[in-house]
Amino acid sequence: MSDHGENTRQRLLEHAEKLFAEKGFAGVSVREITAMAGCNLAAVNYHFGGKQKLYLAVFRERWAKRGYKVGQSFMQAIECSQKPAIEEVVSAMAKAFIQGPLTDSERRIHIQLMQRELSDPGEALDMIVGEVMRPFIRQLTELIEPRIKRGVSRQRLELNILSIIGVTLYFFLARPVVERITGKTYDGKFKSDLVSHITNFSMHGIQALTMEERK
Amino acid sequence: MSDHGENTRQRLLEHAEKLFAEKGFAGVSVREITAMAGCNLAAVNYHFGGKQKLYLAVFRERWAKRGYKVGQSFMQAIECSQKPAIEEVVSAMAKAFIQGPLTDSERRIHIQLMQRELSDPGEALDMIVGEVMRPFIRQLTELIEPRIKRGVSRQRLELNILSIIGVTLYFFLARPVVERITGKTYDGKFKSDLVSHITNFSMHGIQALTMEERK
DNA sequence: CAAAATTTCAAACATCTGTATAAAACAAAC
DNA sequence: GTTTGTTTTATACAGATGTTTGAAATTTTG
Repeated sequence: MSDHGENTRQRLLEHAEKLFAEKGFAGVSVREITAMAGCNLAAVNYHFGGKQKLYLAVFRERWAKRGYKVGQSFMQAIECSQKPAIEEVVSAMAKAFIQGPLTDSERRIHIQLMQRELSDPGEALDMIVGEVMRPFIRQLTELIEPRIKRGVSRQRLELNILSIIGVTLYFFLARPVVERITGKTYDGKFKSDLVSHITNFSMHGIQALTMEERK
Repeated sequence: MSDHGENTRQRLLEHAEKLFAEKGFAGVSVREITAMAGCNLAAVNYHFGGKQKLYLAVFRERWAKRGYKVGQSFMQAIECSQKPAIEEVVSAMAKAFIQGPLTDSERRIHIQLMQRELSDPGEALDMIVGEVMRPFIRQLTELIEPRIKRGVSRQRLELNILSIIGVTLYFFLARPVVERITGKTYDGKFKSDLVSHITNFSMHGIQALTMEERK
């Protein structure tokens, strides 16, 4: 593929991701995407083989890269520490996501694409799980496992890791609700408060795995 | 409206909610809904004034009622106790949602409708927040507030309450992911484990509000 | 520069969409 | 039984949808 065609292709990807995030797969037409990208209707078929494949390409070529970027940011924050405490792990995770390498606009698109795929699980979800979530969960597990007490089942550990991730993601998945309930917009101050809160809540939440069982 | 017309109307609501939950507003046609409901295409316009109003009626007449039902179940579980401990509150909440009055099918529809409305916030979200979430959060606040230490800000308390709700909801919003990561299906055993886990994690998570600040 | 390859384009196609309409059918009231 | 009101129906309408196709335009290659 030439530079020339690649330019068209990238414009399509860029606009498609925004529109798919904003309106969902069914809610946006190929005509709308191509109009915004400034190219001809048939370009989607030529470059991607159709609307569905364009959708998958958005995940493969854009979503996955951003997910990887967040994961890298997290790893970088952690490797300053030889053996990070759970608080450090949890805090680094919240920061990587909420204040990390993604712009606000990128983060919004990232979440909305994932959210819609959760609602209508298809091929893209396999990629989300297989290439981003699973490795990330593995990383968290490796960091947290040495610090938990013996006898904790695999499932229990998994549920706890998922909960840490879940608290963080929930504030973005349910953003419209949170904004209405708290009366706040997600500005720099509020996001900073979120990081503190999530760190605190999650660190304490997982503490059950690090303490002696209470009878 | 006669009994006869009401019967058609209810069939439309019943089938519309399933299809809206399953495919989203944009992903399902009026023809599909009426075909499943066994009535004529124009019935949607006659009874509801159009597709959009049918969608809102689904939330008003079916979603809100189920939300109320879950809230009632929670209140009933709590009022056995004169002054419930935080653990009891959190446990009752998780149970009301995960094991409470809704059938598995109802719960799935309930969550999917909400999830899609979160992705495309419209008029129905105002109803979700105003009539179900806000009162529920108020209830939780009243139960938990007497047990927290002085000096905790309103926002901090709100974020904690939202987190408790968020952990619970996340396991259902991200159900396809959780199933893939854990390799489990949401059968009775797994849901029971979820209730235990969520109670544990959330109770510990919120403990920061009930303990002396650690220096 | 010419030929080959690639990309873009306009248009066609078959199908689908939500809304509207007036007539027919049915139900309720007297 | 007749009249009135309600509900259902078939159909039309105007517009929208994703995919396909072959020609034109552009770019690349030798």
